[in-house]
Amino acid sequence: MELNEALFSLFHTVRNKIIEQVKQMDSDLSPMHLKSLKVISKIEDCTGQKLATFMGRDKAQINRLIKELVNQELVIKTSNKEDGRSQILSLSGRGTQYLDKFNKIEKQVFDTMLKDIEPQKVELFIQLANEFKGNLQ
Amino acid sequence: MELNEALFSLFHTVRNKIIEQVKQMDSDLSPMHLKSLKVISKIEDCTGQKLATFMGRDKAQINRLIKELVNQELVIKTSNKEDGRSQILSLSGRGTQYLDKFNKIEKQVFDTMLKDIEPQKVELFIQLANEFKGNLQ
DNA sequence: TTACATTGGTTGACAATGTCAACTAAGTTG
DNA sequence: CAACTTAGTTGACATTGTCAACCAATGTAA
Repeated sequence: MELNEALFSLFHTVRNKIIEQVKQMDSDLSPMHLKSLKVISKIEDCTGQKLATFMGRDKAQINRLIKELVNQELVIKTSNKEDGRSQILSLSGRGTQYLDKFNKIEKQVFDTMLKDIEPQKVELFIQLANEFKGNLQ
Repeated sequence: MELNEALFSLFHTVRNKIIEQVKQMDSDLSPMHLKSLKVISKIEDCTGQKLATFMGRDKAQINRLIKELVNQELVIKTSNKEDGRSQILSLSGRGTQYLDKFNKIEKQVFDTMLKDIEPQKVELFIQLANEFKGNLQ
């Protein structure tokens, strides 16, 4: 098997597995919304622009996504003292709860994936993935 | 870095690189169309159903995709002697040409990615990816 | 400080992709 | 044969992604 095939096929399998599990949740959030929650929680003083850059998506799309999340009271906007144009995004309590649920699902899928696989091998995989990526940047 | 992050991030980098290159082509085909050409060329006696299953997509979507490709004379439908309900899909000359162009681009991106990386490492990565996937199926 | 360019965000319009359900026609099975 | 399944087609719709215009805040150079 070729590398491209192996990579694409693994990614899609993982992705579909996670989406499948997420559907079981009572949540009415789309995968993109959940992904955004995750990124917002990870990025320090996250703004819309940072989120768009990090996710590699159009700012229009991100903006609508944020609006929806704020609407559902999962994300809170607070004004940015450093820059009057932007606002800082952070998770509300509810947002944190949702994210926790999602993280559990993701972790569970990865745990299944790594069943009976030695940790060094996983380490090696990560290292290789990063080497590969490094060559493209 | 965690495995999930490494995997997702590598995938997206590769994907974006390929899309970026494809846009340089004079082609007005979308990534999905190109992917379909690729799969059609790979699968023996490919039918719509096989294509949908292989790509893990809805048959409605695949059907419209095929219609478009046939429209653009990149794919040819021939009636299936084995089964009167389905038709066999194959690439036309033009379709083959397009696919070749795409394959060149994909290969180029992967070659860049694997620059100065030992072949055994790549082999190992493929092997690990398959092990991982195996655990999810 | 003013003039100009840049940046962050917002919106409209639209394109591309993905999903669900209903339906026809051909095949399969008891 | 009747009941069921499968391949394909279509309509309607949801989600995701893109492009361009615009405003207000910021940065910068003369």
